[in-house]
Amino acid sequence: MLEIVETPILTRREREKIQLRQAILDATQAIAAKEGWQAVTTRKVAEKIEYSLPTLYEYFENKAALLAELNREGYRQLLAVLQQARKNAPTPTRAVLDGAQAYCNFAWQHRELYEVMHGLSGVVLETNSYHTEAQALTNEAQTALEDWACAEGIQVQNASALNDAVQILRALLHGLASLALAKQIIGGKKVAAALALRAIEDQLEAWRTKKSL
Amino acid sequence: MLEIVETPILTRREREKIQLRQAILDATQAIAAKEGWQAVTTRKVAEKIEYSLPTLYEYFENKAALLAELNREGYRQLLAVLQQARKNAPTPTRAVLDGAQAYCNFAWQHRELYEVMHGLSGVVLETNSYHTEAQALTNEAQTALEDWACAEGIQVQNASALNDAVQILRALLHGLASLALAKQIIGGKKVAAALALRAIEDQLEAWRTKKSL
DNA sequence: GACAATTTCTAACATTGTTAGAAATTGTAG
DNA sequence: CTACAATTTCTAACAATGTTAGAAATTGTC
Repeated sequence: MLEIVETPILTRREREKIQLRQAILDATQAIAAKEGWQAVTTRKVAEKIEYSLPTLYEYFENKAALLAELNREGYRQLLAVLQQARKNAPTPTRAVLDGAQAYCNFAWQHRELYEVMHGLSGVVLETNSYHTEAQALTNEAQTALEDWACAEGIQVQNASALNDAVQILRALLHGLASLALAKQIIGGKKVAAALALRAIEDQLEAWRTKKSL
Repeated sequence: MLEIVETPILTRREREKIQLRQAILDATQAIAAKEGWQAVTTRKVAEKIEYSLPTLYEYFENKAALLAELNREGYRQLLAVLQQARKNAPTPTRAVLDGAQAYCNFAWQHRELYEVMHGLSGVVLETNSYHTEAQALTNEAQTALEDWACAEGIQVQNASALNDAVQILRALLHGLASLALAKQIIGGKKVAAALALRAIEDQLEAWRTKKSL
């Protein structure tokens, strides 16, 4: 699974550039976390990194590109969280349920990343938000569900059926998470997470009964 | 169900004011429908109604208030659509499923309203988005599900259980609808609607099996 | 140490939400 | 019909934000 990365022989300058680029990303995320995406302005980011405004544009083509990078970063972090959950789970069923729990926790704990991943809270995404990282997340979910189906002796008709099943679970999680973040779930995040687990258990049971996804 | 509205004896001027206010709302929605919410600017709205910019502010305190009104309008229209679906359904089960179908159709056909209702596509909602109209929608859904439970001989433990069940179904629909609108569902709207119906049928079956919500 | 390349900054511009105050319109009374 | 008052609408600005041109400063190289 781990890929070999090219040995990075970088000059001090190149290292500094990478660090500054990362500082911009961190500052942006920090402002969004503390004050919301509405408050993220290029000038505030520049002020936070203690550089002048145009410096930002040496590192990112524009504000949208900056948000797009954080969008991808969110997918990377969520992927890591889900992989970890699956790795630690004792059974394939628990892998699915713990993954769902981890998904909710991620949305609560990294609200600003979750928002930029889904264009919430005033974030505007460019139309092309179907990137490699999103695909990797789908793959992870498909693997977890395929493992579950296999362990339960449930045959997966074809790739499309597996994909459909994953999208149902994902929609449930995203629906509950985004409604909870918008304060539209009575009882808040705690109830939303509990509902997610209940509904997913019900869906798994339905697939068991049908012996098919 | 129909409420008596106070007999409106209005002067010509008052009627014109109401019409202009509605024209502003219509113009805003039209721009959002054609070019997206990102393109909705106060000047464009003013130009469309052929009035100068400050006139808008005689009718709405600010842009946010204008969007808030369309937010509520979206909830009103969705409520009407769901009431109609339930009224026309031959059975309580079909009432639930047809309601789900109607929900999806509303999201596809009035994308801009669905977006402003949920703060998608760059729309920023004020924190207080839990208005009367949202409550009325929840009530409608609860009634439909309560009817279904009653017809199926399923006991509803308490109001909280009914509420939870409704929120699960709503989250499923909203998750699929918003992911589909964000072009994150392979197969698009058609597949998303089909998945919604399948998943809801599975959830209803789970409740039947448990004989409890 | 001088010159070229790169990095960073100052100062602007365009767009957008918003508002003050002038101008125009409308309603009213003589 | 006319003069005045209230209301409506507009012109012209302001502040905030994303973005960029071009100058200044810094860095690397011979």
